[in-house]
Amino acid sequence: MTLSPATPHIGAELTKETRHALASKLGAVGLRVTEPRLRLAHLLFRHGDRHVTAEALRDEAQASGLKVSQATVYNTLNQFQAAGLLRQVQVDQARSYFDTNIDMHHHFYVEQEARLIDIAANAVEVARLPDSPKGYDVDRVEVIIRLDKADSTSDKP
Amino acid sequence: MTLSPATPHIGAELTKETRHALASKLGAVGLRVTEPRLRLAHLLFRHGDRHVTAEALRDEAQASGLKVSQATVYNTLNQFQAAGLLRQVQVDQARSYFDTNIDMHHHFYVEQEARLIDIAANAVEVARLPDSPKGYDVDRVEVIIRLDKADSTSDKP
DNA sequence: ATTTGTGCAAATCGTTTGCATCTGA
DNA sequence: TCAGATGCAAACGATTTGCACAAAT
Repeated sequence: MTLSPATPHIGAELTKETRHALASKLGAVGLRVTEPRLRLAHLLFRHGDRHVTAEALRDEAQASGLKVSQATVYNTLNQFQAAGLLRQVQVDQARSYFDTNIDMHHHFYVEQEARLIDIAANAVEVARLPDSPKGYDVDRVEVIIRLDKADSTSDKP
Repeated sequence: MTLSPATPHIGAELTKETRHALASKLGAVGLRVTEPRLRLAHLLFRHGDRHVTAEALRDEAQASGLKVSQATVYNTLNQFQAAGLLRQVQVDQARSYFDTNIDMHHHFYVEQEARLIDIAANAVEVARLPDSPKGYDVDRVEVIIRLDKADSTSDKP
């Protein structure tokens, strides 16, 4: 709940102003403004940074009264990602996460709970990196800290 | 081809000695020694550190004259991983990589070529890590450096 | 003898795609 | 009007699983 400059709140309610803001956001990246996209965008961006799976987003959409097919959810997520509105995070072979935080940052991942937690970029310092192989450029550096539930059977002071 | 202390060469040829060494390795982690396992282990461990997909390993197995079903390849890889002989690396939603290097280290990943490259642990320095959420312990820190083919249209000194 | 592994094919699961039909610019 | 979007269901590709048979302890 700290400030998140790159993912400004656009409005928790889908008011006329919110629709307008979202429409601009879509238009700015060359996406046509359609009702499903607008409402999925609203679900994704209304409350700041979040991680979402395609399935979870569809459930949310249904719950909010929006009838969208899973295919459209996937298409929309992929388009948003291609447009730079989302970033895909790959931490689990089973499912893909889409992250509304597109700034440089890192993640905790709790495999047992299939839960992703953001780490602010400045909370991790990567002091030294190897040279890239010749002919390749660094696209992005990802740090993933895999977590386990604390083991209560070990040391307890 | 530098030294790799945790993944000693066991022998490039499947000699009696190599079979014996591999059998010990399997036995040491509580896995029954069977012909398919022995020969898959040989393919995996004979030449030091490597990354392999289930499909690639099966192709290799076939090429070496070993007839194994894809199911057995998956079962074997999963068992080896559960036993700590391999580590699964998750960088691409499409396929899983198994890494014979189980020491702490990191990776370059070239998405366009579906290629993983090891980075020695000491080539990366993570100077500062955030505290783990309460109730969770760090299992492991993974650094993934995603690479792109160098863009020849940019600057060329 | 009993437990564990293997092959095969069918089943699963997330994700993508083809196509007919709507919809927004 | 008409390119682009959506829904639906079928297609897909990687991985898993059920079951009969084979091999290891």
